[in-house]
Amino acid sequence: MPNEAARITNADRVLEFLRRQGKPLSAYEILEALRGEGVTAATTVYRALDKLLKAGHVHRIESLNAWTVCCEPHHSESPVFQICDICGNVREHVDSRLARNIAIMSSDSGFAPNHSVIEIHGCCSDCSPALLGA
Amino acid sequence: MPNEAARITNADRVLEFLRRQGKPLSAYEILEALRGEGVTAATTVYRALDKLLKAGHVHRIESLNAWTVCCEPHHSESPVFQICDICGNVREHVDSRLARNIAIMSSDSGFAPNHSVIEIHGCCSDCSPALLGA
DNA sequence: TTACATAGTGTAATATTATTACATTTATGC
DNA sequence: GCATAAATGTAATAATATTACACTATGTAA
Repeated sequence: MPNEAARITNADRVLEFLRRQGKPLSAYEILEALRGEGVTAATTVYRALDKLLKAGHVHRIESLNAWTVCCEPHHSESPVFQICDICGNVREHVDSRLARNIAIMSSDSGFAPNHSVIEIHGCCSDCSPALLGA
Repeated sequence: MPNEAARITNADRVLEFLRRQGKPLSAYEILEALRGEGVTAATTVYRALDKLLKAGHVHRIESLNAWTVCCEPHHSESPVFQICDICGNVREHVDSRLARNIAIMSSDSGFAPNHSVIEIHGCCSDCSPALLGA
């Protein structure tokens, strides 16, 4: 019978680790971190990430080749990431105005959107003062 | 003296090739294509792409790991790419409403944006009918 | 309880994309 | 000519991602 004490899968291990770290990590960083738990091959990590991605538990940050937990699973709109190029901090937003812009631009041009990659690089509020002080 | 009959550089070769192809290509696809012109190493291609990127002549499509010519050099706003996952066609847009909303979201959250990656995956108008007919 | 289907895993090899380091050559300004 | 910066050549290696194939665990249903 299926029960909640089900076996811990590699996807569980990867998700838990990403949650603990709270920042985007590369697949190989995850691999190194989970060697102690018996994860020994890149394939294993990519398989886990693939499942988590399809389930909406993680996102891939294309411009960093990195993976991060979803801030609030099951939102339907495409996430927007603010990426601080100074400290590496990444913040996820869900913005309906932006989503609307994309919908309008798409219908205007006869394009049927499926998934959007929106990654804004810049400098976060923590680092702006530091930048001025430099 | 500097003149317009200056030597043809690798950047020139890469840009001309990307223009001829009119679609995003990977660095290694460019490398293979330019072997006949004496380009023999990945480094050479990456160096050329780097110069072209800084000069605003090409863009990098993060979610495809590919490179493409800029539709209209020297626009200041971040480009938006519509990527057809069926036929691979990529179309570049510049959208000031989107740019404005990114600026608003940024200032609201104390983030100083520098460069935005906006890549919309989906199905273009050429392929939508084909999809229905399938 | 067997049989089957499906999801999950292990392992090795390989493909793809990108960078580093160091030596050399070519253009340009003085 | 000489100094300097820009561009190039070459080799090695790093970082990211996929493929193929064999095997194990779990759930379902005759």
